[in-house]
Amino acid sequence: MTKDVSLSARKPTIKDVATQAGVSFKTVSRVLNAEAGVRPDVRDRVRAAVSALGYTPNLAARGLSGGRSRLIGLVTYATAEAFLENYAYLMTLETGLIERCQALGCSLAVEIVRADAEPEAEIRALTSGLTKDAFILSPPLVDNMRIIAALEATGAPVVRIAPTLELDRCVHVGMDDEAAAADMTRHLLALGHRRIALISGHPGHGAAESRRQGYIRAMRTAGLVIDPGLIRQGWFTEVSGFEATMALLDMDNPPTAVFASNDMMAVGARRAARLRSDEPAAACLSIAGFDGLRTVLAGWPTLTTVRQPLTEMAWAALDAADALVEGRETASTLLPYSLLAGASVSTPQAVPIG
Amino acid sequence: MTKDVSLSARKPTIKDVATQAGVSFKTVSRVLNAEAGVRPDVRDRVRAAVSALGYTPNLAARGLSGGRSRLIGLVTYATAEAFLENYAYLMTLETGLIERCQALGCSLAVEIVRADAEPEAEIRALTSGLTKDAFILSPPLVDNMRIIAALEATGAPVVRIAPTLELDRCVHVGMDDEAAAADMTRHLLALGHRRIALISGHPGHGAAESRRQGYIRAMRTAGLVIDPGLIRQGWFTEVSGFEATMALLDMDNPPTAVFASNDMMAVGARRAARLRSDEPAAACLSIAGFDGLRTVLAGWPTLTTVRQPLTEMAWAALDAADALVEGRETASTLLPYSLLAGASVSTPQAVPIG
DNA sequence: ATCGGCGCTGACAACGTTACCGGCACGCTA
DNA sequence: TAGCGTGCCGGTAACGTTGTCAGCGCCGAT
Repeated sequence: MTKDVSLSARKPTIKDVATQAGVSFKTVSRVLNAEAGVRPDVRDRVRAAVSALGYTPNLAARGLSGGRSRLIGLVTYATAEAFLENYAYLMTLETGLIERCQALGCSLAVEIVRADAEPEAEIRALTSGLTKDAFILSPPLVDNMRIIAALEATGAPVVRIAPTLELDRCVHVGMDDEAAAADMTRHLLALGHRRIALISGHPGHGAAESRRQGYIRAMRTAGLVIDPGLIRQGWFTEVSGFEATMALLDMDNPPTAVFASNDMMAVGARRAARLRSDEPAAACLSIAGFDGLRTVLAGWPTLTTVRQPLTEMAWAALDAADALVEGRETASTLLPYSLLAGASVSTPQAVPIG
Repeated sequence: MTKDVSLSARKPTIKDVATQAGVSFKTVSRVLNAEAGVRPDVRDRVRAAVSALGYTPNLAARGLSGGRSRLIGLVTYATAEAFLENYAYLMTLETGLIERCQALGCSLAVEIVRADAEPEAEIRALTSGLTKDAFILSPPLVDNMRIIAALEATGAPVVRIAPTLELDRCVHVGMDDEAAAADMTRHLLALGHRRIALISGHPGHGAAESRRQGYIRAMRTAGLVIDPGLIRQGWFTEVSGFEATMALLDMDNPPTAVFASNDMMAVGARRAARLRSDEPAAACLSIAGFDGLRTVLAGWPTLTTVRQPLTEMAWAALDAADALVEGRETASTLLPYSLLAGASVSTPQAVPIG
């Protein structure tokens, strides 16, 4: 029964597989799409034929046939001010999305929206190509309502990753940045710190504002009046963390702890503290970060930080997208974060290791 | 004759255009593909109908009929030891590929091969999904012959980016790392440096070895005997650059210039030189890097380095892939690099700025 | 024993486009 | 004037897959 294709270099189609397995091509289609209603022995026979022939489904035919394209679009951004820090974040996210795509048997098409362009035109351009089953929006585009509207206009479901505005719009996955920042602040308070500085993040990122709110709430709840000089503007970069900490150490009454809104700024803070380690305030400075990205922790394993469940968020986003494509109902989810207590934070008088 | 689609949100098809223009849909197809044999007035009428309806061709249908999927696979990697440095490199590459994809009307599907897995099984898994028109292989996978073989077995053309081994295998784009490293070394020699140290790169990366060879050739050509202590092993990370430079400064006869095999190690070298700026050898140390990634240069604009044409390489790779898909002949290309002469390098006695 | 239902499978018609071929005028040649 | 190429256009058949529906057994219930 094995039909020999011999010299034919033609790619095998679903019909070749069907002949090989001795079933109709429709049954092969069912197996490929994991539809119910195929006897296990038939399914195995089809699977064997698939791998024997090295068959791979034709995307174009799938997309044309009214149904799904098995392509999920990740809409991310390019800006003139791309930082290494963004790269680590986006790469971790992208890697997680791809992993999950491979598990679900689909592919991730990455599309870039330039920050300086008209969102509508950009989205129109990227949706005029291959049809995507769903779109996943990554920060910081995720809070851009014009992009969301343009994407939704195509009819494909949209999943937002870590949004901070209009949370009832689209399904989203994320974590509670505000609560995490409050937790971290409470952790510092519990150790006896009272003068706790905050280096806030890039003003354009919604998460930066959430973390700031969490810090403020925890400080107020503890009955403390926040010295405005203790809140410094940063831009999520190592340099901005360094400069903010230098300024903090120059204060008449410097803080005993610095809470940086991300790990890279914590790295900058450490550089400043080390540079001035002859001053008691710098030597005893406790430093906490936020993100818990593996790449940064590799260079500073004892950093006290909030581990953001970035990979889990990517997985959840893709699962949500998959569910929406298949018409299942899906709710937005907030994923649990965890507080990594390292040696970069100690009591106000002790010298932390880091 | 204008057929009103009114409430229908359906995307217009070629047949809608045909009705609107009063011709057969086949004629519309001819106009769209710029085929000969259409009267000018008919052609204009069709064009008018196209823009009136806002028609865009369905790429799935095109692909099905024409045999292409309009999807290009980027095969990249994930490893336990992912560094920020890799991220900048890969992101720059990926961004360039995506830009070019958008220009050519296709999409980039990113696939990940885990470094610790069997290449054949990994490739089989990722080619069992959507059909790709071509594959693009990024460093450091690009020199893995088992991956190349597995990819070629699918029948799709493969384009290698910046390979160093078996260059006659597949079409590739890249630059001459050896020549660039030799150029940089000559630049340092021309300024009067004689004791020039090299911090080499990750032993697993072919480019690291090429740069090392270029350094050695330039030094030998200048008639110098290389002190083995001047060549230090690095891993393309900031920390390894720092440590290598600390060791170099500890030598009885320290170098007057350090050539780091990438920019991140140059950053580490600068940190070491600054830390020991009270020592004359450190204060006068000239530092050169390699890569010219925008993200790193933003933090050190006066770094003397080799600008790798990474974005251009990405573009060229995609153009090559496109040509191969369309059956056109394409040759491998070496793209021109450029030497960015900054203030981090000066004459042996002068104090460089950086 | 019969019937309804259900689990499984196959036939057929889409989907929107390009490839291939056939037909209709028109004008040129013999 | 018949014949025949040639420019222009239209019909029809792919392309490979999924959706829809019908059919075929088999089982349990009547």
